[in-house]
Amino acid sequence: MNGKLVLIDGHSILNRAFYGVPPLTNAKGLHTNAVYGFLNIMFKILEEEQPDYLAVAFDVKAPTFRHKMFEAYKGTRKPMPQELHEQVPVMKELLKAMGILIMEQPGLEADDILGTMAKRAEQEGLEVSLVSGDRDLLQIASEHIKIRIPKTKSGRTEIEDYYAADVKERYQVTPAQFIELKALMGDTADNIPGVPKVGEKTATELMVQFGSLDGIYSHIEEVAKKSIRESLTLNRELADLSKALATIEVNADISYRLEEAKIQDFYTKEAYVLCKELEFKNMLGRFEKGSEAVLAQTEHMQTVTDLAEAERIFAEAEKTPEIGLYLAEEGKGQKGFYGLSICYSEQDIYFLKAEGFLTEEYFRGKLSGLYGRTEERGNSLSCFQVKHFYDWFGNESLPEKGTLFDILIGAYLLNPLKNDYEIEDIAGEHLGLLIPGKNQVFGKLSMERALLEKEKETAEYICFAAYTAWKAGGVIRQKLRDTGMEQLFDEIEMPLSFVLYDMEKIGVRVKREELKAYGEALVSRIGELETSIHEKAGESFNINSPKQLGEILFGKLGISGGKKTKTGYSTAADVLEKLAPEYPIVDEILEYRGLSKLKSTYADGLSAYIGEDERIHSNFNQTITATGRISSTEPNLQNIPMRMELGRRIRKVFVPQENCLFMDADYSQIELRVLAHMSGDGQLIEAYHTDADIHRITASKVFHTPFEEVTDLQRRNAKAVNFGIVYGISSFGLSQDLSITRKEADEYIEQYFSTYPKVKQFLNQLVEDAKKQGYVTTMFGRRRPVPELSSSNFMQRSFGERVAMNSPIQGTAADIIKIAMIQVWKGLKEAGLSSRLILQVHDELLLEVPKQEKEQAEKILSERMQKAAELAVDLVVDLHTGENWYEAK
DNA sequence: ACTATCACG
DNA sequence: ACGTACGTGATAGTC
Repeated sequence: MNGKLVLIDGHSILNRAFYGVPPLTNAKGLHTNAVYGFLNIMFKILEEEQPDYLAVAFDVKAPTFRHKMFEAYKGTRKPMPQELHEQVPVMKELLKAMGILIMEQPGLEADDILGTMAKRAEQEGLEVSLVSGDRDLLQIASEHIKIRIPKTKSGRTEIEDYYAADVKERYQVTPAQFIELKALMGDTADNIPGVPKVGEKTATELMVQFGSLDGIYSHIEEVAKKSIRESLTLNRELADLSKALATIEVNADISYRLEEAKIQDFYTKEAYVLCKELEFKNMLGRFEKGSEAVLAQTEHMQTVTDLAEAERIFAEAEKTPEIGLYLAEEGKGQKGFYGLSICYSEQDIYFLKAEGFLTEEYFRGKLSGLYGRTEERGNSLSCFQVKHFYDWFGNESLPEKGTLFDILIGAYLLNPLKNDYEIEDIAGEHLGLLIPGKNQVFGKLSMERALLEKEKETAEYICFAAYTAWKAGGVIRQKLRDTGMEQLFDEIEMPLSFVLYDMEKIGVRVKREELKAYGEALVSRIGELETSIHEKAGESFNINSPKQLGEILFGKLGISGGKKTKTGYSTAADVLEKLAPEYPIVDEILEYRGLSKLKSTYADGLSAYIGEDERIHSNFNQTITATGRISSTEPNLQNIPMRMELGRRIRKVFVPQENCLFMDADYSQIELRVLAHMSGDGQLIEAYHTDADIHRITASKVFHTPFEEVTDLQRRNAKAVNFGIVYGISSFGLSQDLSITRKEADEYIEQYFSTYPKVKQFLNQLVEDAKKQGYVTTMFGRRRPVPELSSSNFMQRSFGERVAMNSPIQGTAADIIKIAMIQVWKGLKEAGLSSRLILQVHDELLLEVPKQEKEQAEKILSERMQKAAELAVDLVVDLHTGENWYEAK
């Protein structure tokens, strides 16, 4: 018989994967990293080997013979962490769904099953690859049995292969001798006691000299070292027991037959559904084929190019309460519009293709008509990115409550931790519906190409999108209601989506030439520094490469600075700063780094985004952050330099249009004020009522110093503690920040908590509630799940605790400024001003204001921001105006 | 595609 | 004993 068999040691590989793959959970909070890692390793092997047979062996729970022997000897094994434990049944289920043979038998360890199967297959003439993380199995290696041991090296999986000859080369013993080698040296991981005093080196020497355990004992007097000789003599029984423990059974009585392991099609629909549930996005591609069988119905989908039919559809749609919409357009790279899909019942799902009479203008008219009448007809439009629709609706005011429903925003509120909200994921998660995935349909194809090359499939995808929008609207709204987030959705997020759309469309003016000049001014200094650094280093190298830089500094120049990162030396600024006083080169490197950052990210980076209108139109994304903040991309306008003067000057190129000025308002310590309110701490609230420097007051209270006598250092420390509290305090973090000992940091924290006792109580309550409920909430009901809290890993759990303390505070502050944005937008509109909101930077709003509107806009901006929320302490707003962003801030 | 670094709140 | 402050995004280098 010919062929190839791959055998996998289930628990061992799952274990490897668990510790090698960073923690992952799906929407339901189930840990998935081990299963994910297992599949990766398995697929990699399968691709390499192209086997004919495949089977996975697991231990069963009942203690096996070998365990019993050992437990009698030394106790039980370390228990598996819960996160891994819960993945075992999932793994088996998935393997089963893929039609892969699972071998497990009470009374036998996986090793014995593997050993037996491997030897049997070998005898039948097959090539065998045995995959395990366990070196135990090396004893099975032969000319036809290859032991494969996967290793995760800096994220990559490398596999060590061992035929019999490789074992001999690596360990100087044959696979058969390997058993006795192990018996001598023992193996704590495998719970083999071994002979005391004998380690790997001695064991190898003994085996090489005597060939076997029996050989050693029959020539015991020839063992050179006295202590070893004595230990061997004394522990003969232990050696024999160890040998028994280390020996893998190769003639076990197992019922599995090779034929059962014959590889069939893995990619079944069951496996597809499971992978979906587990959210293995990039794995799904493999299972696409299997998904066809369970696709949702496509029979009522139609592609329409006829004007009369389109008219009929829009007229019908208007009469129905719920309408799902999807725009078939291409963003970013190549812009293009290919039509619109619309759904208003299970039977009415249409792709209205943009051709003939169905022009862009036609759709524009129809959509604005449809949107214009949503209110009078009481119907609601569901879609995936409402921001993209506003242009088509042609609306100039905030959407009325209940008229629009953005599925993505709804799904985000229900679980803000996801990286993306693909249509097919929403259909799966909220509707239990399997629809083709975006990748599956388009792959690398543009929508234009896809419509040409695979029209039917693409049209179906487009129809599914509208269908999902239609069907999921009500479901998600109900879930928002159930979780207390409907008001947050209707009154904050949906109106905000329009404000963000408006900000994006308006953009911010940037002086192209001045930005260019700024960048050029940096170049000469960067060149100087580069030359000087290379000179001091004695060679030319890439300063931007942390690897090369680390080798120069800590290797060649011999500067002592401990290793920090996985890949080598850390050259981060905080590490280098400590070295700077002693080494001039380090100072220059820091300056070089700072300047290159300004050049590449800001001078060059921003230039690329200046449009023909001289303005930058950033994206403000509403469904990214875990806490409820918005984020800014392409470019990020929320991280324009501010702290250092040189960088800050970049803000001078951000200017208002002619006859306008910039008006910038930011909340003063909004997060601490939110904390004062949410905790209800009388002392903290009182501190804010005095309207004085909060850090100084805190310092005065914490250090028992009269207010006037607080030193700068005390104030600085108090400020750091205030920040620490908001971040979810830890003495280690604080000590790091202030360069003090952990003990001192602990004392500060303790002092802080005794000053503001209700803050402590509040933070503890947050963690406690989060552990009970699995999530935390903001003042406005926004949720953030905290799955890390149930981790058995200390580090992760601690992280969960800090998240539970920070998210309600950061999130509430985010809610408040979102309300302020809506209010300011409305205020300006109601006052009939042409002043416009153009940027948001978390606690700051930037307006472009015609000079004659200055006073009015000032009033609206500061008042509306102050009144955005009613807290136990005042919201204080600092407002400045100027000819550019530098001046206005 | 991932890591290290650094810009902001 | 463990080893970190919370939340983002862009760039350059490396694999």
